[in-house]
This record gives sequence, structure tokens and C-alpha cells, in this order.
Amino acid sequence: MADVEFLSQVPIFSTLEPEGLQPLTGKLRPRRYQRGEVIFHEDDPGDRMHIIVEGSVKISVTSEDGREKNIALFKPGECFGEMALLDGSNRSATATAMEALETLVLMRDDFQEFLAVNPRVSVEITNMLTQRLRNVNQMLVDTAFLDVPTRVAKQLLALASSYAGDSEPAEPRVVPLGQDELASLVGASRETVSRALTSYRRMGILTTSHRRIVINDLKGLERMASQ
Amino acid sequence: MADVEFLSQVPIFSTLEPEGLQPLTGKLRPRRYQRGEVIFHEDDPGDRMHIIVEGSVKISVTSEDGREKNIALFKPGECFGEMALLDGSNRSATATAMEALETLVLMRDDFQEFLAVNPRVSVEITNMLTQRLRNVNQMLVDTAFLDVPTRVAKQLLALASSYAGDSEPAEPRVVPLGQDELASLVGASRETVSRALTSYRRMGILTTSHRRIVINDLKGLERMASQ
DNA sequence: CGCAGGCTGTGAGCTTGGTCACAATGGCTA
DNA sequence: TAGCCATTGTGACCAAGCTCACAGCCTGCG
Repeated sequence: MADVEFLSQVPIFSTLEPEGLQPLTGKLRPRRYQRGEVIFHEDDPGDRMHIIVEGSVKISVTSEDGREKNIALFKPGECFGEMALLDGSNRSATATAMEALETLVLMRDDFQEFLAVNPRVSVEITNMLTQRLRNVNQMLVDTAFLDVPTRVAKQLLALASSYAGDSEPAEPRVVPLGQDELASLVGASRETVSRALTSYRRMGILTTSHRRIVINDLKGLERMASQ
Repeated sequence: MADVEFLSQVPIFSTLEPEGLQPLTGKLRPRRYQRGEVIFHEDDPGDRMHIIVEGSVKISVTSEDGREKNIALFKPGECFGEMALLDGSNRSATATAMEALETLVLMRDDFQEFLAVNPRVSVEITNMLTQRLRNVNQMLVDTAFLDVPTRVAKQLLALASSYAGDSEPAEPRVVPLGQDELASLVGASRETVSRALTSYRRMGILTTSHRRIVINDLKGLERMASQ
């Protein structure tokens, strides 16, 4: 059973009063996944969305010949799988747990019912969708305009701020990602990303180790990311 | 003054009864633009959306050094400029008329008011946003996985069906676009797109002339677009 | 009705980034 | 703790696509 306290932290529900959230708690069912486990597959029919409690999720699409492109990563408090739920079509991408993961599942009918009673949530949903649309648009123009090293820098900055817990020391920011995953996010080969990281490492901007990139010089990275 | 008849054809309003649409007609103000005219600029504040009556619009972003990337094209019945309106941020791209254009403008306050009375429109809005998100995601994976000629074929197919008027002869489909615009949509240089078109022309799939691509063999183009 | 300026087609050379190959290293599991 | 597998770093080569350059066209405007 989910608690109201947690739900009120979730952006799409953040405008609601605790009393409004109460009915939801009974509808949410907890699920757990291991690292690498697939939550849903591209083309599957989709009738539920997930809210992340703990862990992170990657959304990806796989090409004919097996290459994988990551479209987005999500973290606690964010939801995913809402698109198929909102417009009734099949899943347009695959969701995979990147680490031990805990989510709350909400079924379509329960969601629709809840929406009907709480129209303010619609506003938050459109906000979220709009935000995501902006993000993806930005990625699109970035891949059109920027070279790989610059995109790597930009992506690292975004990841660094998204992984920043509350009240952590600002500077040594840790991004717990493998080069493969970073490459697939950025839309480049693992090798090219590795070379970009090497060059930033030589500049003293960051340090690399196993599935872990440590950013030592945020300002420097920002310089590399802009233009 | 806009008429209810037209509005009921607009997807986001299509679920409403004529009586529900009536109040809207007084709020919509017609605007006209010439080919090339800018409707709004990236970074401008935005407090209004447009519904296209006649003509078409391109949404684009310009890089530091002046190159342009088209994100989307819109046609009669579609709306644009709704993102800034929905989440209150500045315009994230520039909108330009591609031909003589007529739109209906709806201001934010009027829109919010109308939404409050017609919650069903919210559903259509989220549908539209979801659809757009899927499109952009698809473009993102296409630029990651497909080479330029394939992307050109895919884009032409999409354009061909979107430009198809009702009850037109199916086969010679006309796409009224310059190579520059096509290149900027597809995320490639004009020259590379020109070469792709040349190769399709040699295969008898299409014919080219000034700002005009005529598709003679849809099946053939589909073959080029798939993989 | 002529000409200037936008389109289009194409060649040549270069650069970015992909592919393949392999060595080294770290960590997890039996 | 030994060994295996995942991950990383890097070199060599190759190719898709970009840039520059220019020639021929169409077309719209004066």
C-alpha cells in the first residue's frame, strides 16, 4: 500500500490535497524488478502506467539489426508508460530497469476514474507531456547541430543535475552509467563516446571508472557543452 | 468570425457538440501571413495558440551559426503554439508560414476558460501531445538508425499522405517542398538529399521539378523506406 | 520580355564517426 | 580465491555525409 506522503511528492499529483490522494492509495500496486529486467516491450498493448519509487528506468527502441537507442531515463517520483495509457495505442518503446527497481502500478480504468474526479491532474499531465516534448525536440536539434563530444558533455550535465540528491556536495558529481548506456542516449557508438571521455579526462574535467563517471569540474564541462 | 462548422473539423474540438463550440467563435481572431513571414520567434514569450485554416506552417530551430532544423510541418485543422500556452514557458521554436496562411488565434485566458467548461477537450489535448511525442521519438530513432536516403523516403511517404486531399487520385502524389526544406526536416544537407532524390528519380520512383516532388511509385518508395 | 536571384544537380576532397580488433582491468560468482 | 565476463581504452581502417564550387534552370518581378 502506497502512502499519501509519497504521492504528494510526485509531480503530477503535487497539486492535490492529501484527502484527494487517499482514494488512490488503494489502487496502486507495488512491483519490483531486478537490474536488466524488462518492464514492458515495444509493441505490447499497454493498459497501465508506473510511478517510480526507487531505482531508475531506461526507455529504449531497438533497430532491426539489434542496435539500441535510449530515448529517456527516469528516476524516483517520475512516471512512465503513460503514453499507451493516454491514447490507447501499443507501447512505442521498451522499458528496462537499470538497477533494482520499485514502482507503483496504476491501471487505466482506475486512472481514468481518478482523472474524472480530479480534473486538476489533467493540467499536470499536459505539463509533463509538454515538458517531455520540449526535451525530445531539444535532443533532435542537438543531434542535428552538435558533434559527439559536445553532446556527451551536454548529456553528462543533464545527468549530473538529475542524479544530484538533495543537499549533496555540489562538486564531485557522480553519474552511475556505463559507456554503452551513455552512448545509446547520445546517439553515438560506445567507442566514440569513450574517446570523448578520454579527452575530457585528460583536461581534468572528469574521472572514469566502472559504470561510473565522476565530474570534477562542472564549469569546465559546461564550457565543452556550449558550442 | 469563425464558424462552428470549421471548428468541429478540428481534431481537438471534434468531440464537442455545436452548442459547446458556439462560445468559442467569438474568441477566435483571424490572422493572415504571407509566405516566409514569421508567426513567432524562438524565446519569445507565448500567450496564444493558432489553428490553421488555410496554408501550412513550419516549426524550426536555428543553430548558433545560422543553420536551420525543421521540427514539424502543420496543415489546415492542426494547431500549433500550444506548448508555450500550456506550460507558460517561452516559445521553444520559431513558426514560419510556408505559403499564404490563414489562422485563428486563441489567447491563453480564453483557452483556459474554455477548457474549464469543457473538460473533454483536455483529453483531446493529451491525445494530441502524446501523438506528437511519438512522432518526435520516432524521428529521433530514425536519425540514429537510418541513413539519409532511407530517411528521405520515409519523410516523403509521410508528406505524401499528409498532403493528400480527400478523394484525390492516389498515385501521382505531389509534395510541394523545396530540397532545402526537405533536407532540414530530415536532418541532412541539401546536397545529400538532392543525391538521394536523383537516385530515386533514376529508379522511376519520382520526378522532381521546382519546389515540387511528384511520387509516381508509392510501393517502390515504401520499399526504399523500410530498412 | 529580360534579367537577377532562387532552385537544382553534380563533382572533388575532407572529416567525423562507425566498425573491427584486441589488450587491460575490475568485479562478481562459484 | 580463481576465473570468467562485463567493461573500458585505443589503434587502424573505412565510409557516409558534409563542405565548397560551379553550372544550368526556372520563375517571378521590374
